[in-house]
Amino acid sequence: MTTKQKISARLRFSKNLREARLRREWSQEDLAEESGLHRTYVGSVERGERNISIDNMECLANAVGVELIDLLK
Amino acid sequence: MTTKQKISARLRFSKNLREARLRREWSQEDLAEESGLHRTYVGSVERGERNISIDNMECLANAVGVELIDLLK
DNA sequence: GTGTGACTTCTAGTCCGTA
DNA sequence: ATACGGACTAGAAGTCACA
Repeated sequence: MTTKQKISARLRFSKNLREARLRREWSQEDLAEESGLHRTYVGSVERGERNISIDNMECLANAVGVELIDLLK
Repeated sequence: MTTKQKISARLRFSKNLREARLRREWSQEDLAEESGLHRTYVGSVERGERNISIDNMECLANAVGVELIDLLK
């Protein structure tokens, strides 16, 4: 089976999330509190290390006040 | 824990995925083979039952020939 | 304030079957 | 062709101590 697993979406998401957070001048800790997720988890997501699920993507998008779609561009 | 978990993105994705698949006149089995995921899993994703990860979202979007963003509208 | 490794818990994801 | 169930394995979720 040719599982040509791509992770470009993951990297785009992580990059855009960090940018959106910095635009708000929030620390990772701020975003963690706002989203209800853990500080170190948010950090690892921003570094593109985590294969995040759609529910948590939506959760972070809501927290940072950006449409989920825009975090994937 | 006030995890006001939203799952609207998940439901949009599942609906759009099914529509995109049917537009191609593919069975779930076809999509499963094309994406490298399991047949029963694709079915449960289309039913909105699964909290799918971003890598597999991208994988399915590629398989069905649609931009990931468009599956979230 | 952020990065990292290690860790446990929980669910994503597979595979078998039946309807 | 699809839904659904049970049992299983891989891997995401979530936390922590320390740098």
